Amino acid sequence: MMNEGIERVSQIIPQMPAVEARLCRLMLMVGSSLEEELEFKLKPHKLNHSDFLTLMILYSRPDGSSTPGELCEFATQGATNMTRITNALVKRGLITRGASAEDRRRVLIRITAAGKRFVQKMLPPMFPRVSAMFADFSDADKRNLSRLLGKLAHNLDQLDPDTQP
Amino acid sequence: MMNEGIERVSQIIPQMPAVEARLCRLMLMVGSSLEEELEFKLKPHKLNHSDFLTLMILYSRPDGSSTPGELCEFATQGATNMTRITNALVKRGLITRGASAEDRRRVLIRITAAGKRFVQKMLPPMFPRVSAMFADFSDADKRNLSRLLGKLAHNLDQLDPDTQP
DNA sequence: ACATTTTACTTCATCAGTGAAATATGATTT
DNA sequence: AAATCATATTTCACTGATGAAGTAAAATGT
Repeated sequence: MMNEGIERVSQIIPQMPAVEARLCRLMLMVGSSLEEELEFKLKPHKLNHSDFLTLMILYSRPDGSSTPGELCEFATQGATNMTRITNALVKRGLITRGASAEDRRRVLIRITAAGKRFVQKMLPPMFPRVSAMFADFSDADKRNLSRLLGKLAHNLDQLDPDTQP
Repeated sequence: MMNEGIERVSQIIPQMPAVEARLCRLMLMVGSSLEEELEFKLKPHKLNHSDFLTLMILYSRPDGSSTPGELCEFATQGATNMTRITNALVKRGLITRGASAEDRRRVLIRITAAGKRFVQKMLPPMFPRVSAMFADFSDADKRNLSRLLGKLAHNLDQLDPDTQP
């Protein structure tokens, strides 16, 4: 369906890298499909992707803490957005916001005990669906997908800083 | 960096399908990275992803026409959004909106000559970057990625209709 | 020591996308 | 002919993301 579309376009514009374009479309489709699935699983917990990611980053920290700036970087979010996310999570008592002692410009964000419990409770119900997604993947498949996605991610990173296409 | 995060989480919650969770994160990251790259390339043309996709669907049609409902389906957009997209593209003279003769509830959307020229002009400058993304991919790599993404897409489709996680 | 620059966040205004409900119009069924 | 269904648009309220400007603290230059 989408294949015919690309096929027809590439007949009109033969210089098009059709195979690669098709892979892009596929990636975009699967990506947004997965995003949708994730948001769907998060909705009952009143979380969205960025909230969840932020919380998980904190959860995965040995000391359970970070700063807005660091969270922005790891969650690839703007500072503005991170302020909003932090506000929301603080209001729900999942994290705390406090001033740093050394550098008083900095804000220290820390996951609370309630936040940890929340993660431990909400995570396991997701597992079956995550497993189901890859149910028919062999170990080699998984390794391969991981390798190819890693490669693609790397290439995309190299690409980004460029100027106008 | 993200790997350590998942690693640490899976130490606390050992039932987690860690390999699969990692693949999900990778997919999401690459997907949004690619999306970003696409939007970046589209920005100079004052198009966003959905505008572009809609226009490309029309372009790839043998007769260059479709209906809002069909476009919603293929571009996976809500009707509200499609109306907005159509308005914008009509205003720019890239498509036309007209009544269908057979079924007068229907609206016929058709790409204009200007629209086709526009696509033919804006597409080629994207090719080098698309090719660069997959520059170090062997043919087998591409086939494999395509196959694995296809499989994943299929599994995600089977998953979706379910109830709350 | 003081002035400037940089860094770290926050606030505010704005915008794109979404979903639900209301409307209009035309087709189909009974 | 009336009720029902289908297609599309409009309006509205809301969420989430973003950019520009503002504030405060620390680092740096002179």
